[in-house]
Amino acid sequence: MRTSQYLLSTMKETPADAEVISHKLMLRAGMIRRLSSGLYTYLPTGVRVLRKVEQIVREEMNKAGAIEVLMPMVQPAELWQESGRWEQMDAELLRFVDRHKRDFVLGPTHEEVITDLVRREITSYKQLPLNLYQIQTKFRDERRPRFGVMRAREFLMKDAYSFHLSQASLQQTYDAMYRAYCNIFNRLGLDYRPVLADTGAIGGSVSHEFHVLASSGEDAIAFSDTSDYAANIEMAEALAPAGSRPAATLPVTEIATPNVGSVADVAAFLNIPETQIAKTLFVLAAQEDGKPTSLVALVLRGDHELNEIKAEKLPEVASPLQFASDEQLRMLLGAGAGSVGPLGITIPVIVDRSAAHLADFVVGANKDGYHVTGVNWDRDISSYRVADLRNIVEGDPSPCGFGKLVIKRGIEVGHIFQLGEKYSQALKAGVLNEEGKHQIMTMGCYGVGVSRIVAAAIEQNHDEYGIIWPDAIAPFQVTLIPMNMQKSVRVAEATELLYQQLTAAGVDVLLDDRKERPGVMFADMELIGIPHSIVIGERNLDNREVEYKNRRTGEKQLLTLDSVVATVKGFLA
RNA sequence: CGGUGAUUGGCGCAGUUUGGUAGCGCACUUGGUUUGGGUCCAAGGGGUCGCAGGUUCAAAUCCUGCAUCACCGACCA
Repeated sequence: MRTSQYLLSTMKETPADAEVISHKLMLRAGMIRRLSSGLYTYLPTGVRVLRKVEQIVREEMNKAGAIEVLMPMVQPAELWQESGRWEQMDAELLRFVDRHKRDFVLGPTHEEVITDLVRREITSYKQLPLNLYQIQTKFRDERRPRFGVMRAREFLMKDAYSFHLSQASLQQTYDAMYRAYCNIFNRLGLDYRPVLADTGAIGGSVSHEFHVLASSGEDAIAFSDTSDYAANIEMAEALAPAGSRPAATLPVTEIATPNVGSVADVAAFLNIPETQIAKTLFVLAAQEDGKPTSLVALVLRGDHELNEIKAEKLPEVASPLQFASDEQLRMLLGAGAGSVGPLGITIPVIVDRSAAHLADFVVGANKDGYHVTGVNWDRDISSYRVADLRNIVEGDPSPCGFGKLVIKRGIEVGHIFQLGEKYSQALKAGVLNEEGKHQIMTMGCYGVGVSRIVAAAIEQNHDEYGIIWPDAIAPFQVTLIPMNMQKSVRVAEATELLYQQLTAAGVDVLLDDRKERPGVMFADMELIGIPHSIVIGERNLDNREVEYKNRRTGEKQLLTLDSVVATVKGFLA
């Protein structure tokens, strides 16, 4: 490709509404333009990268035995009503009506469509297992699109769905997808981690997320510093502290703590560390039929944070988690938040493992403006149970038993699930099994955010001059930058020759044949992030040489004209 | 959806407080100059100041309503 025949569309200045680096650089490098909130047009450079990512994903999916299909983006409401998600999903599901007054949705995902397809096409156990995928545009009407294509409303995704008659078969495909995803991210040249994930509202038992590590990532991931354990921070188990609980030494004492409410205030007022305080959070209890709403007390060490997902999973706690109102607290305890505690209450008390390890600790007195010191489990509070309630913090022991946890940030670019029968049951997707009996299939689903990978790759690979593409997904592999080719016949001839040779050798090459100053060309090619560049100038042509420069390392070396193609091919191998 | 803020040429911005008929840098066009890191000179083109209504002799500027966009929060199979 020659720049004179191409649409570069680079910008010197960054549009004011871009926040994260990948968004800024994608705009400046001429990869995308915003059409409307969360909707982006891909310019030629953006399309090239997107297609390269897509192709790697496609090849690895095919290699893993998945088969490509393509489903409509517009889906009839009936299927969503059948699965129950027509009611479950709110405004995120974009609905509209066609000319015949029939309801449709813009597909945010394709479980319904694929399950409908499979229930029509697949009738026998002999046709299973089956793993179908597509690479398709999705639409989710995000409340707040942001970060460019990272959280856009319309985005490109690879989604795969597998169908089985046994858990063993599902597990086999799940494992194959896990390996395929590792292959994909290895080939993309990204620093990534598979992490244990929450299965969320979709249900199922097993789930892994694939995260590209980047400081700007939206998700926190916990890693062991010695083993390969990695989990979403919401999933990581907080172990009980080692050793046994210290013995009680102090008597229970009530002290006035006027206008002192938060853990930090209490610690400062009493001149004790936050770790000697137990904070008590009151949340709504799981509702039993016909009974009035009641509360559950959750006790945490003062410096720890409640993990709402863990709390929601407790049978005693209402899901979704809801904190008690001030009126409810006053009615039950006679005090407001800030002075409440687990002493002398009759509702269930659930204590985090770390809080359960405290002795001689401080709690609210259930009396406005008072706290109680010298409190001890069993001696002063006998009815309670212990559970894992808190978010892990850096330095906690790893749940795998090896090493300590460190926390890093990541961008979720892949997610694999064992779905179970949620959709196949709802849509009655079954086959005849070996015994000739009708059996509902079990499903897995496997997603890769193709457009998000493009942004994530930039978040992880950039410098002050622009993007630094990994070879595998660079819009062009090599750029030719001629010095003054408009005037110098020698330069023009050498450049043309290299362009022909590289193109013939199958290299993706961009020749900058614009009538621009060298600085402009260097700056643009660095901004776009082409990994390898060749500068052709009078200076080195005297020795029949050109200069090679590596975008990532900045390393330069002189190459003879005859050796350019072989050397470049060597770099790309 | 709640809070905050923005909207002036393709991009980045000034001008709004104190109303007087729109400006700067970049980009673009033409000619010249320069050619290993965003040259320099000259001449140009391009804006109903987000939309609608109001106040006024006069509105980018003041008032009212609306729209769009962004940021923070909540949300995120």
